[in-house]
Amino acid sequence: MRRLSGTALVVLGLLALRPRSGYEIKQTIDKTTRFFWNASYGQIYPELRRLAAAGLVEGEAAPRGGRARTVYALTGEGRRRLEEWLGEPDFRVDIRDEGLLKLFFADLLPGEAALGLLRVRRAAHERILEQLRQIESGPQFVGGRAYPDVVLSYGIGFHSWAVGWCDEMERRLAREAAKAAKAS
Amino acid sequence: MRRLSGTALVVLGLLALRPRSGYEIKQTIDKTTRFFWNASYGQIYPELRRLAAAGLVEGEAAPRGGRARTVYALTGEGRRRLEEWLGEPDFRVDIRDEGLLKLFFADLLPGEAALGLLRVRRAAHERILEQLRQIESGPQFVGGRAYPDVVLSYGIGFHSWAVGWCDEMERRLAREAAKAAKAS
DNA sequence: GAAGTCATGTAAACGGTTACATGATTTT
DNA sequence: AAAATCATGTAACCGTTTACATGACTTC
Repeated sequence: MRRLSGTALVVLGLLALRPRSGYEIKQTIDKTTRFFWNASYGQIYPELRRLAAAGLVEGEAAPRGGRARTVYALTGEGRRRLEEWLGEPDFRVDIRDEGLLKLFFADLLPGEAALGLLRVRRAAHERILEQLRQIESGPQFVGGRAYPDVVLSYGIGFHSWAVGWCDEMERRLAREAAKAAKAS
Repeated sequence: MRRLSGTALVVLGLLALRPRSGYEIKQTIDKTTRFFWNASYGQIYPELRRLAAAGLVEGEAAPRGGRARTVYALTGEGRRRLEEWLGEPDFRVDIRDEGLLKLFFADLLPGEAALGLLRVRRAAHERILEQLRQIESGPQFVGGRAYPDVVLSYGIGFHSWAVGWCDEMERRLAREAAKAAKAS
């Protein structure tokens, strides 16, 4: 039994909440999981086929007018596999952050440029924070479920912390730059 | 001029600090950038060849005894390309966190199991935090450079925050579970 | 003499992004 | 009539991980 791909996991998870078409799955991802788990059409449609071939989901033709449409639903086996994955309490922190890589090498840059990196970084966190706060104050985005809000609170907490960190670093580096200028 | 791959960027950055063999590059990554930017031998060696072919690095045979060894150094063009990338103040937050995905769907799990996810998550952050603190208290890991320490402080700050968040969530969920049990 | 580390690499499989393509329906 | 959105997909490309392979030198 092969391990399910990342895309398979979001797809199964969203279908467990209710049946959807590939298009609707993508819409939902764009509104919810994209902040920590994205997926593109180029993955979703082939994945739905694979999952259907493996018997974890079932597609049913559900055209709207003359427009073709296939709605997928979890099978019993699909639910079993999803719950199996959910139940495994493995967890690996796997961060890939190009901004941090840049910052790591920022000594190679003239003094003010590194400050620019931090400002751009802070702005990016602020932008996401705004989006998350809008979701927070909007209608419950996944009705009757508690954990999406837990994850949302993580997002808000993390990006708030990150904004604060950038802020503090900017101030510290500006202070040190001023001191260095005075000493010279 | 094609965009440099992630692996190319770490490789160029580390070679800018000083010339190294592919093996030494990997050693350094394992001690430093792996916490936010990893790379495997399977990428590093082919990448060094590509970079050499493109004229961004130069390899020189530097055998140790009968053991073959190639030490690579940045060329002028390599340094130019590295600085070009460092100077671009673009920044995209691109998070992929399987743990959060699990948590997002945790309503499908029996009550105590979700708490388990949080505990495992906290433990993972604590483990990394320990490693980072050891690096912090150890000898300056990249001599004479300020920004590696900035990035280290980010790591310590982030994982500390994450441990705190897990802690708080665990308490909140336990409280709610107790209340629910009482009410039934 | 065995185990560990230095050193370099290849091949296969996998996963994901991007761009492209098509056509119907709905809204302005 | 045009633009936006619904809906589905394919193909090419890129990058990463993992497993495998080899051999020399060093340390116990």
